Amino acid sequence: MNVRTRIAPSPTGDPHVGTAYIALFNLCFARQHGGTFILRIEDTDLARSTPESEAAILESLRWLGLSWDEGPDVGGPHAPYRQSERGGIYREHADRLLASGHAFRCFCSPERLDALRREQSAAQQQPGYDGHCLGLAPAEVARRVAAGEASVVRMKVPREGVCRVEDMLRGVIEVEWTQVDMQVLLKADGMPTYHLANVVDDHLMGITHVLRGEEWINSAPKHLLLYRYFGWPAPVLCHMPLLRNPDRSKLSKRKNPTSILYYRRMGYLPEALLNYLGRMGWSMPDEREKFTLDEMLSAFDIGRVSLGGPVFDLDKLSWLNALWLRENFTPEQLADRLVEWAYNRDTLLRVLPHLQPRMERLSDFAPAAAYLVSGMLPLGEHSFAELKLERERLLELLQFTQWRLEAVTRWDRDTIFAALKELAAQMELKIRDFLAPLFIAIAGTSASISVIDSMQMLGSDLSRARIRHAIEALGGLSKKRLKEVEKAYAALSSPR
RNA sequence: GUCCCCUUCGUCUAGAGGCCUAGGACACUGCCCUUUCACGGCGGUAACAGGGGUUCGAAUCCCCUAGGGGACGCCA
Repeated sequence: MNVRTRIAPSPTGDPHVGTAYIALFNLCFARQHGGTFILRIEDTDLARSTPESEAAILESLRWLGLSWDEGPDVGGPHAPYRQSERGGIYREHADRLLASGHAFRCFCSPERLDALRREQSAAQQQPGYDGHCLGLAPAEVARRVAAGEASVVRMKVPREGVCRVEDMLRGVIEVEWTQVDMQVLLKADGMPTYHLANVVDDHLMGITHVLRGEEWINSAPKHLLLYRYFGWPAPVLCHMPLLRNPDRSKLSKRKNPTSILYYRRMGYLPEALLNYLGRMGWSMPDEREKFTLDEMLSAFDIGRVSLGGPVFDLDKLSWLNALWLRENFTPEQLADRLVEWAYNRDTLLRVLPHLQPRMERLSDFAPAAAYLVSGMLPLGEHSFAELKLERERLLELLQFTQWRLEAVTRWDRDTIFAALKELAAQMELKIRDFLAPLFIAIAGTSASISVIDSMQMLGSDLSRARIRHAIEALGGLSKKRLKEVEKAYAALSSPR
């Protein structure tokens, strides 16, 4: 048996706790049945799926203590692309479907499809491809392809009947074929979409079980149909519940820290974080709260997964972390952890270049560097009292910054600075006045090393969390106010 | 809008027709321990979404309603 999970780097390259969550259950399920667990990083977008972002994800999962097996090398989406064999195995398979009549070429422009979708939603119909190119004569298709006209390959989908999707946890799910869109399999640039790549290399890798997030239920019919078209046995499917924000929406960066790196920086222990993930939608037979990965592995039973989407609760995670901290470490071991975590020569050498010029005594170091190894800072409205800007303007500035920072995909000094400089200009503020509140939010005081450097060292999630915390310290933004601020943000003059 | 999934304390959950007067944990809270704080100990508040069936018996099975979530991309 081969179980796999497929993960895609996020746009910022930050490893997401949801990824670890799914990976954990894949691992447990595979081990429970003596199978292999194959981890597959996959993203046909080469801009965000870089060797660095891939390495960051794997490193995070390893940090958590997760392990996986090497699957057969079938050349993923990356290998062929990086070797400029555009399409590779997927191209061949799309051709096969074309030849067998299970797929067709579509020449519709993105503009036409956009207009179509707009019309459909305006008429309150379900958006979807209308079959425009379905009836094109083979000769015409050949002619247009030969003429160099851009086209994609779409899969054909039955127009009647239902698709029965069997889910390990939910039983049979029936979906009408009319609900399933004629999915693009091969994009105009020759790259496969996730759906094709997924099915093709899962088959080539001999995957028998797929455990993935609930958000994939709706595409299961497409995948099953592709297996049928290729004449391959389909894997057993299992859809895990989605981790949720406190407001019950799907766990997202805007509302919750989601990066594993954040939790690491905040000082959560990998054992505790993994333990906590194991408590999401799952419980030990004896209802124990605290357990190791090994204990979970030996007691694992996929049937104990409960389907309600669990809310990721920082309070309980912190409690569990405290339990681990107190009960599972001797002072010696804890000392090692602390050193490994931040109190080491490397960290000192990163910080010292900034602090050395400001120190009069060695004893100045710890207070000045404290905020770099802290979680949330003890801020209140009074913390901002020295600033020239009034409260509403401050809140606006912090929220704007928050949004601007969300768009930063490379968390380095220059990128952050450029983004903030631009925002300051748009807000018609001198950069020093603009940055003043950020000093408070990030470092707790304006007497600190450069905020940009600080943010860089703290990482994107922790920086954002601090800004969010500062907004709350200032009284927060009401729903109504937030709307106004959002409007004002949209109205900022776009950069030249 | 259409389809799909889900629904036990505020939150994570136990619960596979009688063991349920619904159990545990976090959070909140009262008392105790304690030079402080934390830890720890003992308590407390708090839930089967609603309505119909099925059954001698329903948190558990079925149906309807409501609520929540997800999906509807040449993203994954």
